[in-house]
Amino acid sequence: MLKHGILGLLNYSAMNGYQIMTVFRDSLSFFWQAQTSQIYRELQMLEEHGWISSKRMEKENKHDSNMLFITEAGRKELLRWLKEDNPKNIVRSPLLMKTFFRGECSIDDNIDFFKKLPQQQAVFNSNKDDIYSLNNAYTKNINEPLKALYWKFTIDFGVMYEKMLFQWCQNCISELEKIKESDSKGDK
Amino acid sequence: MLKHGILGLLNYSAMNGYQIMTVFRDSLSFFWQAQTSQIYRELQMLEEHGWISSKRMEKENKHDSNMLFITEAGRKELLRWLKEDNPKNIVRSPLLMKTFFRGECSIDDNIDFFKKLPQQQAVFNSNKDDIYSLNNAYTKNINEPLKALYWKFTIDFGVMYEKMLFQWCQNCISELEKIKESDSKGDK
DNA sequence: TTAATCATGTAACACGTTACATGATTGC
DNA sequence: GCAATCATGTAACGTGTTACATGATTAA
Repeated sequence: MLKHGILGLLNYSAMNGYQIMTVFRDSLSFFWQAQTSQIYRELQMLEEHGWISSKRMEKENKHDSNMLFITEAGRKELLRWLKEDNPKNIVRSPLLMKTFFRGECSIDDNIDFFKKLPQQQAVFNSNKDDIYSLNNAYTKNINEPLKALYWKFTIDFGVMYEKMLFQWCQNCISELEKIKESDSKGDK
Repeated sequence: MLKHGILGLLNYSAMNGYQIMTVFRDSLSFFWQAQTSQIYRELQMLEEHGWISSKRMEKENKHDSNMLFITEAGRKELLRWLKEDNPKNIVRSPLLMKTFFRGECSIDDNIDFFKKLPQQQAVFNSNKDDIYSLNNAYTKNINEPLKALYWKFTIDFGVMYEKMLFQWCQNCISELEKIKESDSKGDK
Protein backbone atom coordinates (compact mmCIF):
# COMPACT_ATOMS: atom_id res chain seq x y z
CA MET A 1 0.00 0.00 0.00
CA LEU A 2 2.82 2.39 0.92
CA LYS A 3 4.46 1.38 -2.36
CA HIS A 4 1.47 2.69 -4.28
CA GLY A 5 1.27 5.82 -2.18
CA ILE A 6 4.87 6.63 -3.07
CA LEU A 7 4.18 5.87 -6.74
CA GLY A 8 1.20 8.21 -6.62
CA LEU A 9 3.29 11.05 -5.23
CA LEU A 10 6.10 10.52 -7.74
CA ASN A 11 3.46 10.57 -10.45
CA TYR A 12 2.68 14.16 -9.43
CA SER A 13 6.35 15.11 -9.60
CA ALA A 14 9.89 13.83 -9.06
CA MET A 15 11.10 14.08 -5.46
CA ASN A 16 13.83 12.83 -3.19
CA GLY A 17 13.22 10.51 -0.24
CA TYR A 18 13.18 13.32 2.26
CA GLN A 19 10.51 15.21 0.35
CA ILE A 20 8.35 12.10 0.20
CA MET A 21 8.69 11.81 3.96
CA THR A 22 7.60 15.44 4.46
CA VAL A 23 4.52 14.97 2.28
CA PHE A 24 3.47 11.98 4.36
CA ARG A 25 4.21 13.85 7.57
CA ASP A 26 2.53 17.12 6.65
CA SER A 27 -0.33 16.14 4.37
CA LEU A 28 -1.13 12.43 4.44
CA SER A 29 -0.44 11.55 8.06
CA PHE A 30 -4.12 11.72 8.98
CA PHE A 31 -4.73 8.61 6.92
CA TRP A 32 -1.26 7.08 6.53
CA GLN A 33 1.89 7.29 8.58
CA ALA A 34 5.28 6.25 7.33
CA GLN A 35 8.78 6.38 8.82
CA THR A 36 11.79 7.39 6.76
CA SER A 37 13.36 3.98 7.36
CA GLN A 38 10.39 2.33 5.73
CA ILE A 39 10.20 4.82 2.88
CA TYR A 40 13.84 4.28 1.90
CA ARG A 41 13.34 0.53 2.02
CA GLU A 42 10.26 0.73 -0.19
CA LEU A 43 12.12 2.98 -2.61
CA GLN A 44 14.73 0.24 -3.08
CA MET A 45 11.94 -2.26 -3.79
CA LEU A 46 10.23 0.09 -6.22
CA GLU A 47 13.47 0.53 -8.12
CA GLU A 48 14.04 -3.25 -8.20
CA HIS A 49 10.57 -3.60 -9.73
CA GLY A 50 11.50 -1.01 -12.32
CA TRP A 51 8.64 1.25 -11.25
CA ILE A 52 10.91 4.16 -10.41
CA SER A 53 14.36 5.33 -11.44
CA SER A 54 16.81 7.51 -9.53
CA LYS A 55 19.34 10.16 -10.38
CA ARG A 56 21.94 11.57 -8.01
CA MET A 57 21.78 15.33 -8.21
CA GLU A 58 24.70 17.53 -7.25
CA LYS A 59 22.76 20.37 -5.74
CA GLU A 60 24.20 23.87 -5.93
CA ASN A 61 23.78 24.90 -2.32
CA LYS A 62 22.38 21.86 -0.59
CA HIS A 63 23.29 18.34 0.23
CA ASP A 64 23.36 15.91 -2.64
CA SER A 65 19.99 14.40 -3.19
CA ASN A 66 18.80 11.27 -4.87
CA MET A 67 15.93 12.34 -7.10
CA LEU A 68 13.30 9.74 -7.86
CA PHE A 69 11.22 9.52 -11.02
CA ILE A 70 8.27 7.32 -11.85
CA THR A 71 8.78 5.14 -14.95
CA GLU A 72 6.22 4.10 -17.56
CA ALA A 73 5.98 0.70 -15.85
CA GLY A 74 5.38 2.52 -12.58
CA ARG A 75 2.56 4.59 -14.05
CA LYS A 76 1.01 1.41 -15.40
CA GLU A 77 1.23 -0.23 -11.98
CA LEU A 78 -0.34 2.82 -10.33
CA LEU A 79 -3.32 2.65 -12.68
CA ARG A 80 -3.63 -1.11 -12.25
CA TRP A 81 -3.83 -0.60 -8.49
CA LEU A 82 -6.39 2.20 -8.79
CA LYS A 83 -8.63 0.14 -11.03
CA GLU A 84 -8.37 -3.21 -9.26
CA ASP A 85 -11.25 -4.23 -7.03
CA ASN A 86 -10.87 -3.20 -3.43
CA PRO A 87 -10.10 -6.19 -1.25
CA LYS A 88 -12.48 -6.76 1.63
CA ASN A 89 -11.75 -4.25 4.31
CA ILE A 90 -9.52 -5.71 7.00
CA VAL A 91 -10.20 -3.87 10.21
CA ARG A 92 -7.83 -3.79 13.12
CA SER A 93 -9.05 -1.33 15.69
CA PRO A 94 -7.03 -1.03 18.91
CA LEU A 95 -9.76 1.30 20.15
CA LEU A 96 -12.50 -1.32 19.86
CA MET A 97 -10.25 -4.04 21.24
CA LYS A 98 -9.83 -2.02 24.40
CA THR A 99 -13.48 -1.07 24.54
CA PHE A 100 -14.51 -4.71 24.27
CA PHE A 101 -12.75 -5.64 27.51
CA ARG A 102 -13.63 -2.60 29.57
CA GLY A 103 -16.02 -4.64 31.72
CA GLU A 104 -12.93 -5.27 33.87
CA CYS A 105 -12.89 -1.60 34.91
CA SER A 106 -15.35 0.40 37.00
CA ILE A 107 -18.15 2.42 35.43
CA ASP A 108 -16.58 5.67 36.57
CA ASP A 109 -13.27 4.68 34.99
CA ASN A 110 -15.09 3.96 31.78
CA ILE A 111 -17.07 7.18 31.71
CA ASP A 112 -13.72 8.89 32.04
CA PHE A 113 -12.33 6.71 29.25
CA PHE A 114 -15.04 7.79 26.82
CA LYS A 115 -14.77 11.43 27.86
CA LYS A 116 -11.09 11.50 27.00
CA LEU A 117 -11.37 9.54 23.77
CA PRO A 118 -12.36 12.23 21.25
CA GLN A 119 -9.24 14.23 22.08
CA GLN A 120 -6.92 11.24 22.21
CA GLN A 121 -8.16 9.79 18.96
CA ALA A 122 -8.33 13.05 17.05
CA VAL A 123 -7.72 12.52 13.35
CA PHE A 124 -6.03 15.83 12.61
CA ASN A 125 -3.13 17.40 14.44
CA SER A 126 -4.07 20.96 13.61
CA ASN A 127 -7.63 22.21 13.38
CA LYS A 128 -9.82 21.37 10.42
CA ASP A 129 -9.92 24.88 8.97
CA ASP A 130 -6.14 24.75 8.67
CA ILE A 131 -6.31 21.42 6.87
CA TYR A 132 -8.85 22.68 4.38
CA SER A 133 -6.93 25.89 3.74
CA LEU A 134 -3.67 23.95 3.30
CA ASN A 135 -5.53 21.89 0.74
CA ASN A 136 -6.80 25.01 -0.99
CA ALA A 137 -3.28 26.36 -1.13
CA TYR A 138 -2.07 23.19 -2.84
CA THR A 139 -4.96 23.37 -5.24
CA LYS A 140 -4.03 26.89 -6.33
CA ASN A 141 -0.36 26.01 -6.70
CA ILE A 142 -0.83 22.85 -8.67
CA ASN A 143 -3.85 24.10 -10.56
CA GLU A 144 -5.46 20.73 -10.98
CA PRO A 145 -8.84 21.30 -9.36
CA LEU A 146 -10.09 17.84 -10.29
CA LYS A 147 -7.26 16.09 -8.47
CA ALA A 148 -7.67 18.35 -5.47
CA LEU A 149 -11.30 17.32 -5.18
CA TYR A 150 -10.25 13.79 -4.19
CA TRP A 151 -7.80 15.20 -1.67
CA LYS A 152 -10.70 17.12 -0.19
CA PHE A 153 -12.77 13.95 -0.04
CA THR A 154 -10.17 12.35 2.24
CA ILE A 155 -10.34 15.36 4.54
CA ASP A 156 -14.14 15.19 4.53
CA PHE A 157 -13.84 11.59 5.65
CA GLY A 158 -11.63 12.56 8.56
CA VAL A 159 -14.06 15.28 9.63
CA MET A 160 -17.04 12.94 9.46
CA TYR A 161 -15.14 10.25 11.33
CA GLU A 162 -14.30 12.64 14.15
CA LYS A 163 -17.93 13.68 14.45
CA MET A 164 -19.05 10.08 14.52
CA LEU A 165 -16.48 9.16 17.14
CA PHE A 166 -17.66 12.02 19.34
CA GLN A 167 -21.28 10.97 18.94
CA TRP A 168 -20.43 7.38 19.80
CA CYS A 169 -18.58 8.44 22.95
CA GLN A 170 -21.56 10.57 24.00
CA ASN A 171 -23.89 7.60 23.53
CA CYS A 172 -21.64 5.31 25.56
CA ILE A 173 -21.38 7.86 28.34
CA SER A 174 -25.13 8.37 28.54
CA GLU A 175 -25.77 4.60 28.69
CA LEU A 176 -23.24 4.31 31.49
CA GLU A 177 -24.76 7.26 33.37
CA LYS A 178 -28.16 5.58 33.16
CA ILE A 179 -26.78 2.46 34.80
CA LYS A 180 -25.20 4.52 37.55
CA GLU A 181 -28.56 6.18 38.27
CA SER A 182 -30.53 2.96 38.38
CA ASP A 183 -27.82 1.38 40.55
CA SER A 184 -27.98 4.17 43.11
CA LYS A 185 -31.79 3.92 43.21
CA GLY A 186 -31.59 0.16 43.63
CA ASP A 187 -29.21 0.57 46.57
CA LYS A 188 -31.63 2.68 48.59
CA MET B 1 -2.52 -5.67 20.82
CA LEU B 2 -3.44 -9.21 19.80
CA LYS B 3 -1.58 -10.36 22.92
CA HIS B 4 -3.96 -8.37 25.09
CA GLY B 5 -6.98 -9.52 23.14
CA ILE B 6 -6.02 -13.12 23.83
CA LEU B 7 -5.40 -12.31 27.50
CA GLY B 8 -8.84 -10.73 27.68
CA LEU B 9 -10.51 -13.82 26.28
CA LEU B 10 -8.60 -16.18 28.56
CA ASN B 11 -9.65 -13.97 31.44
CA TYR B 12 -13.27 -14.86 30.63
CA SER B 13 -12.46 -18.56 30.61
CA ALA B 14 -9.75 -21.11 29.77
CA MET B 15 -9.66 -22.15 26.12
CA ASN B 16 -7.46 -23.94 23.61
CA GLY B 17 -5.89 -22.22 20.61
CA TYR B 18 -8.58 -23.35 18.24
CA GLN B 19 -11.34 -21.92 20.40
CA ILE B 20 -9.54 -18.59 20.55
CA MET B 21 -9.37 -18.62 16.78
CA THR B 22 -13.13 -19.28 16.51
CA VAL B 23 -13.96 -16.40 18.87
CA PHE B 24 -11.90 -14.03 16.73
CA ARG B 25 -13.45 -15.40 13.56
CA ASP B 26 -17.07 -15.43 14.72
CA SER B 27 -17.32 -12.53 17.15
CA LEU B 28 -14.40 -10.12 16.98
CA SER B 29 -13.54 -10.19 13.29
CA PHE B 30 -15.41 -6.94 12.63
CA PHE B 31 -12.78 -5.07 14.60
CA TRP B 32 -9.84 -7.49 14.69
CA GLN B 33 -8.72 -10.31 12.45
CA ALA B 34 -6.18 -12.91 13.41
CA GLN B 35 -4.84 -16.03 11.70
CA THR B 36 -4.25 -19.26 13.60
CA SER B 37 -0.56 -19.10 12.76
CA GLN B 38 -0.30 -15.76 14.50
CA ILE B 39 -2.41 -16.84 17.46
CA TYR B 40 -0.22 -19.86 18.17
CA ARG B 41 2.90 -17.71 17.92
CA GLU B 42 1.48 -15.14 20.33
CA LEU B 43 0.48 -17.92 22.72
CA GLN B 44 4.12 -19.01 22.90
CA MET B 45 5.13 -15.42 23.69
CA LEU B 46 2.44 -15.05 26.33
CA GLU B 47 3.64 -18.22 28.02
CA GLU B 48 7.27 -17.00 27.90
CA HIS B 49 6.11 -13.82 29.63
CA GLY B 50 4.43 -15.93 32.28
CA TRP B 51 1.05 -14.36 31.50
CA ILE B 52 -0.59 -17.67 30.63
CA SER B 53 0.00 -21.32 31.49
CA SER B 54 -0.96 -24.40 29.50
CA LYS B 55 -2.10 -27.88 30.31
CA ARG B 56 -2.36 -30.77 27.84
CA MET B 57 -5.76 -32.34 28.24
CA GLU B 58 -6.45 -35.90 27.17
CA LYS B 59 -9.95 -35.35 25.95
CA GLU B 60 -12.43 -38.20 26.26
CA ASN B 61 -13.81 -38.19 22.75
CA LYS B 62 -11.82 -35.56 20.96
CA HIS B 63 -8.34 -34.75 19.89
CA ASP B 64 -5.94 -33.81 22.63
CA SER B 65 -6.07 -30.14 23.29
CA ASN B 66 -3.71 -27.70 24.90
CA MET B 67 -5.82 -25.74 27.36
CA LEU B 68 -4.64 -22.22 28.17
CA PHE B 69 -5.18 -20.39 31.44
CA ILE B 70 -4.49 -16.81 32.38
CA THR B 71 -2.11 -16.41 35.34
CA GLU B 72 -2.17 -13.77 38.06
CA ALA B 73 0.64 -11.94 36.25
CA GLY B 74 -1.48 -12.11 33.10
CA ARG B 75 -4.49 -10.60 34.84
CA LYS B 76 -2.27 -7.83 36.16
CA GLU B 77 -0.95 -7.13 32.68
CA LEU B 78 -4.48 -7.07 31.27
CA LEU B 79 -5.51 -4.42 33.78
CA ARG B 80 -2.33 -2.43 33.22
CA TRP B 81 -3.12 -2.32 29.52
CA LEU B 82 -6.75 -1.32 30.10
CA LYS B 83 -5.78 1.51 32.42
CA GLU B 84 -2.81 2.88 30.50
CA ASP B 85 -3.35 6.00 28.43
CA ASN B 86 -4.33 5.34 24.85
CA PRO B 87 -1.47 6.10 22.51
CA LYS B 88 -2.23 8.61 19.77
CA ASN B 89 -4.34 6.95 17.14
CA ILE B 90 -2.21 5.72 14.26
CA VAL B 91 -4.36 5.60 11.17
CA ARG B 92 -3.55 3.58 8.11
CA SER B 93 -6.46 3.65 5.73
CA PRO B 94 -6.02 1.85 2.41
CA LEU B 95 -9.41 3.27 1.44
CA LEU B 96 -8.30 6.90 1.81
CA MET B 97 -4.95 6.17 0.17
CA LYS B 98 -6.78 5.01 -2.92
CA THR B 99 -9.28 7.84 -2.77
CA PHE B 100 -6.48 10.41 -2.59
CA PHE B 101 -5.07 9.40 -5.98
CA ARG B 102 -8.32 8.89 -7.84
CA GLY B 103 -7.74 12.02 -9.90
CA GLU B 104 -5.92 9.65 -12.28
CA CYS B 105 -9.23 7.98 -13.17
CA SER B 106 -12.26 9.34 -15.01
CA ILE B 107 -15.22 10.86 -13.16
CA ASP B 108 -17.49 8.03 -14.28
CA ASP B 109 -15.01 5.47 -12.97
CA ASN B 110 -14.97 7.29 -9.66
CA ILE B 111 -18.73 7.59 -9.33
CA ASP B 112 -18.76 3.84 -9.81
CA PHE B 113 -16.00 3.48 -7.23
CA PHE B 114 -18.01 5.32 -4.57
CA LYS B 115 -21.20 3.45 -5.48
CA LYS B 116 -19.56 0.11 -4.85
CA LEU B 117 -17.70 1.12 -1.69
CA PRO B 118 -20.38 0.68 0.99
CA GLN B 119 -20.82 -2.98 0.04
CA GLN B 120 -17.13 -3.69 -0.36
CA GLN B 121 -16.16 -2.04 2.89
CA ALA B 122 -19.02 -3.45 4.94
CA VAL B 123 -18.02 -3.89 8.58
CA PHE B 124 -20.15 -6.94 9.32
CA ASN B 125 -20.37 -10.17 7.37
CA SER B 126 -23.89 -10.97 8.41
CA ASN B 127 -26.60 -8.38 8.93
CA LYS B 128 -26.65 -6.17 12.00
CA ASP B 129 -29.72 -7.75 13.59
CA ASP B 130 -27.87 -11.06 13.63
CA ILE B 131 -24.87 -9.46 15.28
CA TYR B 132 -26.96 -7.87 17.99
CA SER B 133 -28.91 -11.07 18.63
CA LEU B 134 -25.70 -13.10 18.78
CA ASN B 135 -24.53 -10.63 21.38
CA ASN B 136 -27.76 -10.97 23.31
CA ALA B 137 -27.38 -14.74 23.27
CA TYR B 138 -23.89 -14.44 24.77
CA THR B 139 -25.19 -12.05 27.37
CA LYS B 140 -27.82 -14.51 28.53
CA ASN B 141 -25.38 -17.40 28.62
CA ILE B 142 -22.63 -15.62 30.45
CA ASN B 143 -24.99 -13.59 32.62
CA GLU B 144 -22.67 -10.64 33.01
CA PRO B 145 -24.82 -7.82 31.63
CA LEU B 146 -22.23 -5.19 32.50
CA LYS B 147 -19.51 -6.83 30.43
CA ALA B 148 -21.93 -7.38 27.57
CA LEU B 149 -22.65 -3.65 27.46
CA TYR B 150 -19.11 -2.95 26.27
CA TRP B 151 -19.43 -5.67 23.64
CA LYS B 152 -22.56 -3.89 22.44
CA PHE B 153 -20.67 -0.60 22.31
CA THR B 154 -18.23 -2.09 19.81
CA ILE B 155 -21.14 -3.22 17.62
CA ASP B 156 -22.69 0.24 17.89
CA PHE B 157 -19.44 1.67 16.61
CA GLY B 158 -19.50 -0.64 13.60
CA VAL B 159 -23.09 0.34 12.81
CA MET B 160 -22.33 4.05 13.08
CA TYR B 161 -19.21 3.66 10.98
CA GLU B 162 -21.14 1.94 8.21
CA LYS B 163 -23.73 4.71 8.21
CA MET B 164 -21.03 7.36 8.06
CA LEU B 165 -19.23 5.59 5.24
CA PHE B 166 -22.45 5.41 3.25
CA GLN B 167 -23.13 9.11 3.84
CA TRP B 168 -19.61 10.01 2.78
CA CYS B 169 -19.95 8.01 -0.44
CA GLN B 170 -23.24 9.75 -1.20
CA ASN B 171 -21.61 13.14 -0.69
CA CYS B 172 -18.70 12.27 -2.97
CA ILE B 173 -21.05 10.99 -5.65
CA SER B 174 -23.19 14.11 -5.57
CA GLU B 175 -20.14 16.39 -5.83
CA LEU B 176 -18.93 14.39 -8.82
CA GLU B 177 -22.37 14.49 -10.45
CA LYS B 178 -22.39 18.28 -10.09
CA ILE B 179 -19.09 18.51 -11.94
CA LYS B 180 -20.40 16.29 -14.71
CA GLU B 181 -23.42 18.57 -15.13
CA SER B 182 -21.45 21.79 -15.22
CA ASP B 183 -18.96 20.18 -17.63
CA SER B 184 -21.68 19.18 -20.07
CA LYS B 185 -23.17 22.69 -19.90
CA GLY B 186 -19.77 24.23 -20.48
CA ASP B 187 -19.25 22.07 -23.54
CA LYS B 188 -22.35 23.36 -25.28
C1' DT C 1 27.02 28.48 18.77
C1' DT C 2 23.35 25.80 18.89
C1' DA C 3 19.11 23.85 17.44
C1' DA C 4 16.36 22.76 13.51
C1' DT C 5 16.11 21.16 9.03
C1' DC C 6 17.83 18.67 5.01
C1' DA C 7 19.37 14.24 3.50
C1' DT C 8 20.26 9.12 3.39
C1' DG C 9 20.42 5.23 5.22
C1' DT C 10 21.28 0.27 8.39
C1' DA C 11 19.97 -3.22 11.90
C1' DA C 12 17.11 -5.53 14.76
C1' DC C 13 12.88 -6.51 16.12
C1' DA C 14 7.63 -6.84 16.18
C1' DC C 15 3.63 -7.94 13.94
C1' DG C 16 0.76 -9.79 10.13
C1' DT C 17 0.01 -12.95 5.89
C1' DT C 18 0.26 -16.97 3.00
C1' DA C 19 1.17 -21.42 2.20
C1' DC C 20 1.85 -25.71 3.82
C1' DA C 21 1.72 -30.06 6.89
C1' DT C 22 -0.60 -33.44 9.67
C1' DG C 23 -4.07 -36.23 11.52
C1' DA C 24 -8.31 -37.35 14.32
C1' DT C 25 -13.36 -36.92 14.68
C1' DT C 26 -18.06 -35.93 13.22
C1' DG C 27 -22.08 -35.57 10.29
C1' DC C 28 -24.16 -36.56 5.81
C1' DG D 1 -16.76 -42.90 1.93
C1' DC D 2 -16.15 -37.93 1.94
C1' DA D 3 -16.30 -33.29 3.39
C1' DA D 4 -16.29 -30.34 7.26
C1' DT D 5 -14.64 -29.38 11.62
C1' DC D 6 -11.39 -29.86 15.42
C1' DA D 7 -6.67 -29.22 16.64
C1' DT D 8 -1.72 -27.71 16.47
C1' DG D 9 1.68 -26.02 14.45
C1' DT D 10 6.23 -24.44 10.96
C1' DA D 11 8.49 -21.56 7.36
C1' DA D 12 9.04 -17.83 4.61
C1' DC D 13 7.91 -13.60 3.53
C1' DG D 14 6.03 -8.75 3.83
C1' DT D 15 5.23 -4.73 6.39
C1' DG D 16 5.79 -1.49 10.26
C1' DT D 17 8.58 0.30 14.43
C1' DT D 18 12.51 1.73 17.11
C1' DA D 19 16.93 2.92 17.63
C1' DC D 20 20.93 4.36 15.78
C1' DA D 21 24.52 6.67 12.57
C1' DT D 22 26.28 10.44 9.88
C1' DG D 23 27.02 14.90 8.26
C1' DA D 24 25.90 19.34 5.76
C1' DT D 25 23.23 23.68 5.81
C1' DT D 26 20.41 27.32 7.76
C1' DA D 27 18.14 30.43 10.90
C1' DA D 28 17.90 32.36 15.67
